[in-house]
Amino acid sequence: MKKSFTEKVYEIAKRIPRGKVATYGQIARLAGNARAARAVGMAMKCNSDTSIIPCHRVVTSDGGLTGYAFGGIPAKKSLLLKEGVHFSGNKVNLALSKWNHEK
DNA sequence: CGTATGACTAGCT
DNA sequence: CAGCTAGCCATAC
Repeated sequence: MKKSFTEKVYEIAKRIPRGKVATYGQIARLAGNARAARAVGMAMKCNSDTSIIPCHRVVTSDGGLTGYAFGGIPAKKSLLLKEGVHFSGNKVNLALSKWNHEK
């Protein structure tokens, strides 16, 4: 059985370490399509298991928070803050908290 | 198969 | 810095 792009996205999202965040573009690239950031977002909003898929650790290339089907931006920011992610105003400080999958 | 949608990204004004 | 446009991709109908 061949895994769909969405399935790959879930696998990647699940391995994002606590206290770090990944961008849609980063996940899209790991999933095999660097330009499928939009498809990544779609998978995220379609997810039903925030307990196994930390979609709140997924942000835009600018570190900005988007969507979150379980409380909106405030809930997402709160979760990231609680995990130790560095914030810059209303956005994530990617310089300090961007996930480095190769390390 | 073609159209529509969306939690994106990069570039321009 | 804020707002808008065009391009790209996977999924649903």
